[in-house]
Amino acid sequence: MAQIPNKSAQQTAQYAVPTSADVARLAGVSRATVSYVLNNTSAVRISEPTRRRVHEAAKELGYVPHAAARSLRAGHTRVVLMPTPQIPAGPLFSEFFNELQWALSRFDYTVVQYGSLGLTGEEAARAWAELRPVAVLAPGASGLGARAVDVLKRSGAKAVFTLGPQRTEGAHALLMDQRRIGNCAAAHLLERGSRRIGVVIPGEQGLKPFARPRAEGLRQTVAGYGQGATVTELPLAYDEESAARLAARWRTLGIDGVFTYNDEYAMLLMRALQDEGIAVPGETAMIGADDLVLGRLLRPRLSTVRIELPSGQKLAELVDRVVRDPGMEPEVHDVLGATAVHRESS
Amino acid sequence: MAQIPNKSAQQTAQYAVPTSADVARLAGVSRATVSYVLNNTSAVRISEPTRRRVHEAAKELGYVPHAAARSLRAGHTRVVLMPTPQIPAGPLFSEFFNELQWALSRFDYTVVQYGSLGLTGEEAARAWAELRPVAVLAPGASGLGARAVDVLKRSGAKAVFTLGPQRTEGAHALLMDQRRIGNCAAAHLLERGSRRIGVVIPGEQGLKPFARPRAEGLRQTVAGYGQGATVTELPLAYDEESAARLAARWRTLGIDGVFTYNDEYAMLLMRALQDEGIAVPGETAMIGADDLVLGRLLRPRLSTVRIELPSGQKLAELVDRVVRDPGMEPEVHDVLGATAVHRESS
DNA sequence: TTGAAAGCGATACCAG
DNA sequence: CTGGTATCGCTTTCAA
Repeated sequence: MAQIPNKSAQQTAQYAVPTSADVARLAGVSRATVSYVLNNTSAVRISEPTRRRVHEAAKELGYVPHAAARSLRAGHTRVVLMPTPQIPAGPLFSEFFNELQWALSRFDYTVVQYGSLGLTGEEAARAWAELRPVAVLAPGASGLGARAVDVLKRSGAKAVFTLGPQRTEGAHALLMDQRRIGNCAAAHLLERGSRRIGVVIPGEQGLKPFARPRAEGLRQTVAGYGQGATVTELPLAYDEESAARLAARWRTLGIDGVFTYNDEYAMLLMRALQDEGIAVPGETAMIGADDLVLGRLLRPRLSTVRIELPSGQKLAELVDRVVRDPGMEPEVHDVLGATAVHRESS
Repeated sequence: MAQIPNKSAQQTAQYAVPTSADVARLAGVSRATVSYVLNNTSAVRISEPTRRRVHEAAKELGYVPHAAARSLRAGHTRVVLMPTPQIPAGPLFSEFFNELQWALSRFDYTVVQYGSLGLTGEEAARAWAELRPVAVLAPGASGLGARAVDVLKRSGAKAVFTLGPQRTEGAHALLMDQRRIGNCAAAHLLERGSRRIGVVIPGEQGLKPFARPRAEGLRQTVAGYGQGATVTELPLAYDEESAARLAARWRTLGIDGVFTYNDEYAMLLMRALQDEGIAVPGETAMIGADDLVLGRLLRPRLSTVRIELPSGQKLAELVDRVVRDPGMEPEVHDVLGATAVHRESS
């Protein structure tokens, strides 16, 4: 059977990549037959000996079909494009994302992450559109505008989703309304007696799309409470000096409850306050967010806002539904759950 | 100029995606001319009015070139494929990865992350090969074997790199030899007087490819030291109960120095030991790894092994070099730097 | 300066 | 049951 000498990869690679025509030649059949065999086309019956010859020839040559050629012919892809978020994802989002990826692959989609560094909304969309994805799931912070959504749809994308704190006209939204987290934190602090409430605004620029709505949510709830409860914004970079500076002027601020954006900032601030001799929760109650393991390791144990993201399975189903019925009016799905978890710091 | 009614995206999307032929028709030129104009082909001079007409037509239609068709015609892609690592990357690796991605895009490569969930070495390689990447950068834990490398090369990949703790025959390696970290931690502990040395083995299965070599490196160095220094393995899951159990039997183990795999496990264990009344570093010295911010926030401040990864720039250059000269013998580049940072826990 | 046409690799229709 | 062939969108050589 194998008449062709078994060249090493180094050698063959220099020359030519095998195509289905090569497989056909080696198996002594036509390209059509090769295609039928390798795709298990049910509409056509191919004799068992032929099938074997084709399979052997394919293996012999190390044949791998060419995705570009296939999708060109097919007129569409099964690619779901997820532009890489600019913000390094925490464990929470990572897990959500993995689950989603897995679920989508159960629906026979190919999930591709594509880094579009430094491209702005419409330019980025054009770059994404070149791949002709059937769906795009854009992290909320990618600054995707209505124009960009339009570019994607015109390029054939059947489903465009934003997933993050904001929504975009024309796109479906998996709205992760970060204000909820602020609402939740504020309610918790108010309930436990805080009135002069601080909210940490992280210095990292990339976190702004999350930080602003969290702070805003807190403001909302505090404002709704009335009775002279106040909010103070506390800019804080993620390093010890910044935390020490903040702690040094803490008593002048008169804050009796603080929401620290997340658990990591909480740890940073808690340490700085303790080093300054400020009692938590005695003088100042504290609540973080994300329910990381490290929060439970702090002393006092950190109260936190636990965030619940939707199951990847449900989401994959939703994406699939929209792909199959692209005419659907864009929907906004509110998918972020927030619950305060009381421990010892508040 | 714009004679065609401006249909909304929703409408057009249902029908057809514009091709260069559509642009040509609208601009009143041939497809060749469209290609020349949009690619700024320097070999051909196109009159300014024609250029404008083409550009306007393209914008009018929302034309975006079809990457698959282009690369099919070109016979190659500029795609650098990075299979998504199974292990959620920490901040260290994330930053490295971002830098690399950025640097590669400066070389005009398109970085694509592709999740191949649940596929084993050769199957995964086949899936990757379908995209005809010009280079593949595979995280070490993807279990890529020599056969898989072969598949990729035969599919036309000019450069195959593994990056992680192991190397693979036939592929270039950016060897991140995790044993270095163990070596470094052991040397530090020995130097500071520990003799009965513990090494935490994290329970998370996905961490095994990193954990094993870190522990092995520690063993090497301790064995080389002689003088009755011993090593004890300490399995530990990433939760409080597991840590508490370990701490409860700590004194029976008689360990006077421990390397905790990383800073997060260090925090977990330190808390458990302190809750048990075991003094750090008094009774047991402790060193973590990764130099996370949280280590500096612990009391005592955590000694750690700082890990240095190579610059993305250098790496991108290397990848580019190999792509241009695919005949190169596979090289092993040792790219992981480890330095002990002494603080207060050791 | 522009246009016609070949061809990249895979697929699916229609004949045989 | 199998083979010829048109086709997807784009680039590029050759002619006009």
